[in-house]
Amino acid sequence: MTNSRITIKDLAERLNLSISTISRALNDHPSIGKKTTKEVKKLARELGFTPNTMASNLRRNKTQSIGVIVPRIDIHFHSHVISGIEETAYRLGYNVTIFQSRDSLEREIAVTEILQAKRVEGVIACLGLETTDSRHFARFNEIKIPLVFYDRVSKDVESSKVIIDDFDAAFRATEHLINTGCRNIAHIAGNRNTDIFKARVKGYKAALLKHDLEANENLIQYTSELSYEEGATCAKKLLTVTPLPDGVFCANDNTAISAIQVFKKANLRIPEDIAVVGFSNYPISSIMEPTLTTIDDRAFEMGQTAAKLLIRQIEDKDQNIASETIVIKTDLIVRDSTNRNPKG
Amino acid sequence: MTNSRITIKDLAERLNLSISTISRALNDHPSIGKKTTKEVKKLARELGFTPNTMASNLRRNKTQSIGVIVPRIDIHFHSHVISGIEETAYRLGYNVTIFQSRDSLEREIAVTEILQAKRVEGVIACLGLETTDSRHFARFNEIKIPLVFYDRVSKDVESSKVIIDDFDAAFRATEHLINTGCRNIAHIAGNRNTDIFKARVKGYKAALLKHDLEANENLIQYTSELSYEEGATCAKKLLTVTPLPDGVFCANDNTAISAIQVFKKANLRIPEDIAVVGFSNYPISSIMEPTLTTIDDRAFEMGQTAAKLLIRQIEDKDQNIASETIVIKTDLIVRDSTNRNPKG
DNA sequence: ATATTTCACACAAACGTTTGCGTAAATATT
DNA sequence: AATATTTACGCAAACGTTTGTGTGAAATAT
Repeated sequence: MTNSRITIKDLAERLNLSISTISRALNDHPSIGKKTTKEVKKLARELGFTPNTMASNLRRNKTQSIGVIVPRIDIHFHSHVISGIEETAYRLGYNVTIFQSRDSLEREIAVTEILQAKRVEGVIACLGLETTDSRHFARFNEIKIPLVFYDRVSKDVESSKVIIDDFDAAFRATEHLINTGCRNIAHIAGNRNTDIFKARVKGYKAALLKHDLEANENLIQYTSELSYEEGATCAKKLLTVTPLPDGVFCANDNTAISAIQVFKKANLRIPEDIAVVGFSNYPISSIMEPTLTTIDDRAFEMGQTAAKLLIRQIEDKDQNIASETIVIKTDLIVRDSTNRNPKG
Repeated sequence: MTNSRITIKDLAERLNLSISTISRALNDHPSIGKKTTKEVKKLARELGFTPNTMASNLRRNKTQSIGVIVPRIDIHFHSHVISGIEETAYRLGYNVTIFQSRDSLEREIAVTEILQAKRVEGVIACLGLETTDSRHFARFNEIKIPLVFYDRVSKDVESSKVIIDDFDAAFRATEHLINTGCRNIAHIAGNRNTDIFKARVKGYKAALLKHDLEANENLIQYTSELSYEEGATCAKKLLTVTPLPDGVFCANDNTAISAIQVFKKANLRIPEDIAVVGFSNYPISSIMEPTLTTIDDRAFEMGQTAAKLLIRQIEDKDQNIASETIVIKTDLIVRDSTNRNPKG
């Protein structure tokens, strides 16, 4: 029986009140009588009135929405971050509009324009792989829209950041291998130009250093994108070095998995002959055989943190937005792939 | 040098033109002179003008945005569907605002209200597990907002749907087992109350029937949510039936994986002693050992299809929206877990 | 040369809210 | 009883666009 578009004007006419009174009543403004307020709300309910958010937004210059730019939604890590973002945004009364750059710089740029036009109140982003120059994000600073990056962050533009301590995580992963008795530890590394992967290499080296182990360069295998296939290639190369490594720290789970498979095919026992630790804690890591020791990257929590930080900045807008960098602690999840000599 | 808010009014003053001319120029309206149009656009660019979408939306009564409700974003299937939705929505000039119900009915209802207030132009949804009565979606019909469900669809409210043919997929999976030589085929099934899982059971039985194999009820193991753990339990039970099954069709990959692990521990060879096929084509299925034969659920394509369908309905709004159901064809991906007797 | 059409732009209303200010009536204060 | 205060509401402007209609001048046709 109800119909498409009913406005506060309609309510006003029905009740012989002014539209301003209706508006205030709906928003529980104290200057409107209790009785009137009740009546207005009652009629609104009966008529199935829902406020036109567009009009309200325009008037208040608010959208109650934040924009998110990710490389791809369907990547395990990002989908979990987004989930965390949506969860806390919803709680705090914001909704999230989502875009994927699909690792295209052009599209990433286009999306920043759209977000500006859309008047989102804040932006959360993770840079795409193509993006080396991220100055297109500067527009948000110019129009004072809070901006927080996660994971792959920008160094060209002032912004808040939520990251994990890749150095620390790699350090602990490597040290765990050492504690479990490994003395000749290899590393399958990510792209040499990417900060987070550089940090992981450093953490790996630092752990070796601390325990007086030599950081032999030919034990480090670099990949371009840490793919499953690259992992296998690296693992095969590692099989040719002498002495054979007795432990491998991989910069992600994909390469760890394929390395393990290569090692198994070469009749090496995991973890007795070679212990392996991965990075990210993909679902598969707790299911494969052997189960994989890995670093949990706290994706969901990262999303929550980013959203909380962003919204705080949105609502503190009067005071200057001070950029903030939050480092999330990671967990080392110890499983069978390193379970050989419980020492630490 | 540029600053926060510059409007077409500002442009008008600078150029001694009326705001209507500016508006039309920016939108390439033919009644504005070529030269003027150029000038307007030039100044707009220089001043870093971006149109206020809120105002435009209000005036045109358009939001160019669609709402998406999913149980959880971080589930592999849904993240891929969302990716497909975003991809085609972006292409067609819409953006997507996303909500997760987290399988809570209460929250699902709340979100439908928000979406109505937000004036999204269409809604794509997948019902949460708690949702048995989905009449809260009827509001979209009342206000003539196109609605399309995917996967878990509503039968309480008129709407378009995009689904996969679960019956057919299950039929083909089972028939594949038969073709590969299995004669005593078990099924690990999903929740008995869920349509899509009921359809899979039917497909399984139909395939047996077609090949004159008996559909023995104790070869069907029902689970409540197809979890990894439940899969193991079911597999162990299957080990106790005589004669031992020589093939298992599982209603998802999780249970297939844990079943395989149980079988391996029982010193059964996959696929020689028992062949296994899963459902969904999770990433792990191509990595595990043996690699898993499974049904690809076409999640990304499902998202694309849903978005295309929805947007078509949005833009066809004048004619009555005829509800439409699209069935997406699935693929059977044959891998090692059934590679034993290539016959068909 | 005049009449007609086309061109290029301006006016103003409208979209549905929110909100500062104003003002009667009701109540409280002397 | 007169004044001051509070209560409860209305008026009208504003948010930044889009768009139907109006209008002079230039271009074309007669």
